[in-house]
Amino acid sequence: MARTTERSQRGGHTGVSIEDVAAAAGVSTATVSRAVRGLPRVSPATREKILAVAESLGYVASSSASGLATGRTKTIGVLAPFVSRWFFSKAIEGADRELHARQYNLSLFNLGGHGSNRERLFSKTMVYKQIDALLVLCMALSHDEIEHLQKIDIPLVIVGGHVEECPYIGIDDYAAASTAVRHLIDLGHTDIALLHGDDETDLNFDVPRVRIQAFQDVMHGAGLPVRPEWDVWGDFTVHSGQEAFRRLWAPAGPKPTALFCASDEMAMGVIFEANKAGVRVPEDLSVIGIDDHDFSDAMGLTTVGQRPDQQAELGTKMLLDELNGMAGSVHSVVAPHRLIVRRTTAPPGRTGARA
Amino acid sequence: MARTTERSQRGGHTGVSIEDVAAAAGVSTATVSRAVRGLPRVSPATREKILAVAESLGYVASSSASGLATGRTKTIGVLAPFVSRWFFSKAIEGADRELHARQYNLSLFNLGGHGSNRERLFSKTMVYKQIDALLVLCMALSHDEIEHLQKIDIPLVIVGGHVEECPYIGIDDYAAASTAVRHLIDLGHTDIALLHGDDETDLNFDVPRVRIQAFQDVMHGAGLPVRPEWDVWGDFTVHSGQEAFRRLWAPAGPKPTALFCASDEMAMGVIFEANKAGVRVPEDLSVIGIDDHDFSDAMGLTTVGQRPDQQAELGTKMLLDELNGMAGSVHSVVAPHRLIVRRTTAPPGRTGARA
DNA sequence: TTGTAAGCGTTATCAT
DNA sequence: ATGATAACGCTTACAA
Repeated sequence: MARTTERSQRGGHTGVSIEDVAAAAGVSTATVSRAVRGLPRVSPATREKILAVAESLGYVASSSASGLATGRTKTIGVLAPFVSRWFFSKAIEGADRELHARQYNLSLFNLGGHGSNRERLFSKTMVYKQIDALLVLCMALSHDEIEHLQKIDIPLVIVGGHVEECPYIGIDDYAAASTAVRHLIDLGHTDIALLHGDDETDLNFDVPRVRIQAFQDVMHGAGLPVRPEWDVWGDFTVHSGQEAFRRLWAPAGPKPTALFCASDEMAMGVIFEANKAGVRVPEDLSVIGIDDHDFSDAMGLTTVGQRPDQQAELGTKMLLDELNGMAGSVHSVVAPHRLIVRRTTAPPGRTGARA
Repeated sequence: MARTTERSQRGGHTGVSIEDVAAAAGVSTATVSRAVRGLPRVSPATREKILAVAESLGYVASSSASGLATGRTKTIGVLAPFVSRWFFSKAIEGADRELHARQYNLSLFNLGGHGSNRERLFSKTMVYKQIDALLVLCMALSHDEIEHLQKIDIPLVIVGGHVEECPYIGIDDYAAASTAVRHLIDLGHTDIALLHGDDETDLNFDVPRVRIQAFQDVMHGAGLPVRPEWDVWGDFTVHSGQEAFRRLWAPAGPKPTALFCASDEMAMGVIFEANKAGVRVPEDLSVIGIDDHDFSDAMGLTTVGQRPDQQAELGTKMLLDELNGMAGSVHSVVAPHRLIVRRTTAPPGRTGARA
């Protein structure tokens, strides 16, 4: 009560504090603290009263204060190289779902795609001491970064890509890519091209590598040739898919009858560009992607689908469980993928399978 | 020094504190505080030494502690009904750019699109006392919510939609929609349909309304009829664009030669579906959207472009300036839009303008 | 069941 | 230029 007065004297723009509630309810701050957090040692009567008072005063605990006292911020960080690319925005949505359902906050760190402010992120005031756990989306981490993260010892999980030494959640990229290529082969294709992805941050991130490897293995396994001139490259964007198509079609010489793209966005770019060039899909060229992007169904794109939102949601759940004392909650898990056959793939030759 | 020892005794898993640095540098915590924050009253010599010690110890200030002491969290909240829709993901990227450039954190609140957890957000521990300012993306706020926000008195700006009583940043929707419709009319179209958007959260959010109004005004102004059966509805997604096309084309009767869509994503849905139905774009149907989505260029979609990332970046800048003492920084501004003519619009009739 | 009081790591106000 | 020291608002033994 005396306290309250003191505070008011210096312009209490900070809002209602626990002391105000305690005073108004005629109890100690300790009791208020227990009551509002739903902790055991409070009689039903006082709890009720305190809750009522708190409500009427519009009390809400200061996160800074409780953070200081408990050493926990109740927020987890989400590290993403991009936010407007399909995989990432979906994953962020998934993480957010789980987080806010459990009263945690989501602090977003966008690395801008170019590793630009990476250094700042790890060494300076950013990630560190602001979050209780970290969800990394599909990014390679340098050895130093991993070491740093381990030193500060917060739960960590990677979604959408494998990183040595770290628990990760994601599809089996080798299997997913194999499935895609096999679908093409099963359709009767023998002249199959590859549009593989490549991360512009030239770190040891091996999702692209694994997909390439799968392509080659399946082709070789089927006794099919892998032609270097049918191997093009993109950065996972629609735009790069367009460019890739042009690079593939520009030179004289035989053309493939099918193309496996390492992502749906690139596959779409290919299809848009093929349309412009008068190359019919799937009659002249079958196209398959990976992801099952929001637009894929509308475009009729055959793909190998995955659910980044569910992957991130699961990763977040693990992190939260770990924080809630369930040690060992965080571990690697391989997420499901499934072939979704639509209208951009068909047997080779003039007889398209189009309905 | 004595302090340090004490802390270590109880397992100093909290990390390096300001006291540790002070002790190691042989100065007081006050001086360390000034030094690390770059404040004036520190001699170059001591500052240098302190910085070196801090660096070597890996010191980084606890955000909770300084938050408690200063009353500021150094994080701003971003409220978004969706994150994986184009406008929002771009806006988030823009906000993040400005924020992290100025050492602020971005706390993301995703309302899940259905107003589901709105209540929790405003009344409970969420937004309140966790953030220094709030950036609202394209959402309607109820009067109560606005009142609440004003009571807690944090800077606030809305991006991508007008809300009474609040400063907002966004394009002039009336002008943008008018531009689109006029483009169609200039091309010679007279039978123009409208695919308007509608927010599922049935709040007083008037972006859709304004675009509809503009359509009607321009049509009337040109002496053109507005047919109710050519007025269809969507929720801004590709999927709803597909459905809208079907609804438009299903009934018998005359068909429009042009369609104005309130968003590019819907326009794309229309085009995909038109393709399936054998309706050629633009020969049989011209289509124009609003946004300039990442895919629009690849698809050749004519549209009225806007830059949500820049809008959000500007809004964020205003918020931060306001927080930095520049009172009056936050104010409404209308962002630019521009007509981008590509390949989905052409004069009506059998002679498409397609190259 | 409830209260007391000692932190938690900074910042900020005075002194010096 | 630097140093004590009192807040900041909450949590949490430990007492009562």
